[in-house]
Amino acid sequence: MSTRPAARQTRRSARTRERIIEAATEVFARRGVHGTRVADIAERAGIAYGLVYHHFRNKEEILTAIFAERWAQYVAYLEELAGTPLSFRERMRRLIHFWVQTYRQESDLMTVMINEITRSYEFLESHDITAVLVAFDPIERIIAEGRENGEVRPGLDAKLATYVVLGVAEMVLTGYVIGSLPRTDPEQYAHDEEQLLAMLLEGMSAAPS
Amino acid sequence: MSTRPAARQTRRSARTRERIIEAATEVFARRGVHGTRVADIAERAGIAYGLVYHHFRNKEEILTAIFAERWAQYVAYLEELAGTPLSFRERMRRLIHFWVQTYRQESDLMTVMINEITRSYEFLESHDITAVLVAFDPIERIIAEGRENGEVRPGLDAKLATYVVLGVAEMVLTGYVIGSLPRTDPEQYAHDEEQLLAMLLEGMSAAPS
Amino acid sequence: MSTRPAARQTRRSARTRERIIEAATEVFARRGVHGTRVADIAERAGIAYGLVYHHFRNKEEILTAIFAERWAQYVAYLEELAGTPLSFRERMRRLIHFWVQTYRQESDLMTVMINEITRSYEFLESHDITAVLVAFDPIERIIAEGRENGEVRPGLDAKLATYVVLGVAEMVLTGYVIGSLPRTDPEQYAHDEEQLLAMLLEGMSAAPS
Amino acid sequence: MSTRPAARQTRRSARTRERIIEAATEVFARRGVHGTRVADIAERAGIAYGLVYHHFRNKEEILTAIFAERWAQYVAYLEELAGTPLSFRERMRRLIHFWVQTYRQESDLMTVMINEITRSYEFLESHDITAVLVAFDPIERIIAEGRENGEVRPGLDAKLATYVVLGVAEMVLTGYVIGSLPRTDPEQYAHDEEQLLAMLLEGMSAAPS
DNA sequence: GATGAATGAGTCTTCATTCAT
DNA sequence: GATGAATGAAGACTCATTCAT
Repeated sequence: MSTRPAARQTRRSARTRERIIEAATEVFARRGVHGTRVADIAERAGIAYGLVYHHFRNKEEILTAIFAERWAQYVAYLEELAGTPLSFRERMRRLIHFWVQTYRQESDLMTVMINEITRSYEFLESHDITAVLVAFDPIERIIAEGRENGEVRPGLDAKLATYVVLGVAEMVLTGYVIGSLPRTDPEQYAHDEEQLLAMLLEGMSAAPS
Repeated sequence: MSTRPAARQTRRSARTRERIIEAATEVFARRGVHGTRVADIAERAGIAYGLVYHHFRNKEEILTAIFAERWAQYVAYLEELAGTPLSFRERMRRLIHFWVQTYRQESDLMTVMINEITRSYEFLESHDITAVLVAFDPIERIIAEGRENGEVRPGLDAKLATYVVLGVAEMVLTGYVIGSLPRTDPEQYAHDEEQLLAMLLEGMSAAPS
Repeated sequence: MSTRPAARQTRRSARTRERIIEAATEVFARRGVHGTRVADIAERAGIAYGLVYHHFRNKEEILTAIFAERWAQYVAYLEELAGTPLSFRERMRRLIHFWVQTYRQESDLMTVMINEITRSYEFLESHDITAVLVAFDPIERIIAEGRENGEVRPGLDAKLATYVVLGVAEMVLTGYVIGSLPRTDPEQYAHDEEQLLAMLLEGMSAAPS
Repeated sequence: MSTRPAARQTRRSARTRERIIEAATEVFARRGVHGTRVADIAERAGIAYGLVYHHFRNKEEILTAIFAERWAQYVAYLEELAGTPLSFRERMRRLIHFWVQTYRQESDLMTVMINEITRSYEFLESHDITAVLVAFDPIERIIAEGRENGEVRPGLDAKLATYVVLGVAEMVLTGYVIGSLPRTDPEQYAHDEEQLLAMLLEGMSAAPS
């Protein structure tokens, strides 16, 4: 099988497709989908721009592919976390760590997801918004379960709190990305994680004073 | 001829300029700056598109004008709040109320500010980023002062907490805008304000458990 | 009215539109619709190619406009002829003269109509074919009426004969156009008209030998 | 190994070439040469599009091949007919029958010949037009000979009449193809042949009334 | 021979911007 | 000031053709 031309070409083709997605993620993060030319993506991927059209019908479809393939992975992690029998505190700790970690490793992907998917009117218009919002569900469940076992205060609106949690994550990560919240060494990130965890836990758990 | 032609024209001109800004805010909110054509703005403003160029050098300058005029008002409010001798709790209450109120009244403006100014790589590239970040300062000062008078816990990183506060505001308001956090009557908004206030206050004030 | 800018501009705009149609007719005749670039049309019309898109959504729509505006005139003539109380012979004489005359004066238009409209699979696919075939009706009526008053032989299939008449016209005119049937002076055309008239009249009228 | 590889390959290669020509004829008939992509031809032929270039230098050359191979057969038939000692009437009868028959069996080929060869400015530009017009010669000779033996009237311009004959054939066959002249059973075709024969014979033979 | 990945010239089309009226 | 016709740079997309496998 490793010697059949077809298999070899298919593998090469798949690699090219992957390269395009990686390159597009980088450029989309930097300039936005609208501001990105297909030629930019191709240049970044080190291929002729015409080849992009062998793999994707148009520029928009690349974003759709990024979403389809990466968002699913992201949601899968969240679902796994929501399904693991851990305390609310531990789940939140892992969640925050995951975000910070992911951002540090794949900041472009996170940027694209935030700017071009989560917040893009156009993307949400032309796609199934529920496919995006499924990422909110596991977090809402984690909060709801925390409320049931007493780690979260009784009257808290789990859905609203989900937006709070995600909003915190998004803005802090944005601060990292644009450099207005400069962090250089790992300890700083760890420190942020602690502070964020404390704020979110206290915000959701303590009885109102 | 009680009014001088010049005065009349100036007033009319100013009104046209204002109309362009209002129209641009609407379409920018809907399609983004890149996705908006000057013709769209002109059509929305009910004028010929050529006229736009009598008031602004180019499309980008309209955004700059929106930023210059609206952001200043926004920052002015924040500064005023930061300068008023009120408790941390009361300031936070007013801040949250202001955001919800503003979003309900001028959601397009908030959308543009969030998407095209705060988060736009391009905008931040071509403008003085500090002009944007001045909005963070009064909030940071409010938190820092709260820490000084004991309403906020000692070890809290005021800057990080500022991002938390703004992130919460941004995401919740986004939920309102895209309809994933549906609210119909004023009481729901009031309830949200209460919950958000509680979460932020507890998150920042309580001693870690 | 002649001094109002709007009226003046509208007139200019209409003139530009007309120029585009004239230019397109020339280039379509020479290279076919597929083989014509919008830039060719614009160049021929002496305008920037972008201006073409102020008047037509795309290249195809120019052809549609040519068809809509010119075919109607053509059909109008045929209908008028079919409605005039003349003998079959006289009608056929005028018809043939009309074709030869029109071809001599507007050979490009005739070429486009024949090649890009009458015979184009694509055109017929995307348009209402009956709109094209209405040109056949008046001729069929002329033949049918000739049959009723005895100038055409009883058993003749009027519809089939219509195709014969039009086929003769088309091919002879094509011969003129490509130069394989070279004609230089008016007398030659007159002679052709006579011969064609004789062939068609005899072909349709005489009792089979 | 009863057959030598080389021979097998040659035979297979010839078959592939033939398949390409057949496939091209089909798609050219449907979309025109300009509107046809090499990939369409290859797909229709059931081969990879790269293979097309093993057999033809480019797309245009496929059309040239169709012309070279098929037109020659067509002209050969006409020449044979012109050389057979038959009456003018019988020759015309056979000619008309041949056209109708060929169209019924190979309508795509006829469509391509008519639209892309006979009428194409581009084809005629880049090829020897006389190679096309040789098809007119035998018909002209048939008419001229008919004139000599009295079956055709003395003053008739044989060349013009040739265009008449071919025009009739072309238009009627076009009517068949586009379905505006619907025929379902063989008898209808036979009836058409009779009527067309009568019209052409009478048109050319009878003394003008 | 066969495949289809890769290339990039050629076009279409959009739209910001200019400018004559 | 106001209009919208006109311009043309920019970029999306197509597809004929090449070529490594």
